[in-house]
Amino acid sequence: MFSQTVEYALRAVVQLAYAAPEAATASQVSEATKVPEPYLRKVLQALVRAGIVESQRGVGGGARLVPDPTELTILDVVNAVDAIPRIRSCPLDLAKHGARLCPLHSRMDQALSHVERAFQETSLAEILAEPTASPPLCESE
Amino acid sequence: MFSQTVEYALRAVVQLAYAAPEAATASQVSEATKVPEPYLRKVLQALVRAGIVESQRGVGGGARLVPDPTELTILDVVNAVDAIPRIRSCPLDLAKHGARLCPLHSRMDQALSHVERAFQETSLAEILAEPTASPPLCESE
DNA sequence: TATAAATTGGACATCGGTATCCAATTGGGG
DNA sequence: CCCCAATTGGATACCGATGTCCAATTTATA
Repeated sequence: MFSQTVEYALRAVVQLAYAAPEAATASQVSEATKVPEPYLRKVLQALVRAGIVESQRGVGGGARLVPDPTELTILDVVNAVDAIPRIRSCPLDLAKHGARLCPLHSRMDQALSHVERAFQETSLAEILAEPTASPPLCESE
Repeated sequence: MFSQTVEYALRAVVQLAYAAPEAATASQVSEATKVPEPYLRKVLQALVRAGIVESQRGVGGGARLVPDPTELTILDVVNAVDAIPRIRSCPLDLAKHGARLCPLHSRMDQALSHVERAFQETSLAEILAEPTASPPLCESE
């Protein structure tokens, strides 16, 4: 349902938020999030291209979260790597109906729409702040 | 988000509902739904294993929908081919928290849960009956 | 300025979902 | 009783997402 890449990107962003305002190195993030480092670097690049992360080369470099966690939504991160594939026209090639979907695809797209909205309404800050015995990334205790 | 297989299975079931109570041949369903016939046959087999479809070999054979459309939900069909992968334990191998999810994965699973519920609350009959200018499968007019 | 740390970009390997084909089996009708 | 229609099951090909690796580039610092 959600791609592995999305899962990895979210973990990385959470970790970068923990490290903020310091920059974290790819290997540090990899260790904390259990994401394979070579693949994590690719994901970070996508986040950089989307403007969510800044990276600094060289000694003392690394990745740093750009937006304030209160302004960054889950959806922003998802869109940066694998946007939710909304159904905008009939998947059968008979697209002569234009944008009007049949009831079947209309329902499916509604479900996608709900997911999109839920992600849009959740900020990274909310995730970090939520009181729980299991902090994000399940790493501690 | 939804696999191609799910999309195909739903189209097939809608088409079989149209043909009911007659049996429809794989090639007939394939034509109406634009699903490649060899692949459609595999999808139909999965639906047969799930008890949603009955198939009859030989002359005059084909596939026939078993449940009444009012009793068959979208979720039943989805589950028959590709169940929605709910997040039941922490995806990081540190599963020592048991079933307790961190806020991040908890939110993601909630989204999945909403989709599941939406599909559970929609029967095939509702899809067929919904008044619209674009009937299911977008085939007519 | 030289060296080490760290990212970048591209090339390559792997795997599972998607798609296709063919032989074998089943069942009805002549 | 034999033949044809149609399904079944298995073997195989294909493709994109996932995952890995290496050379090139950049930057701080000694």
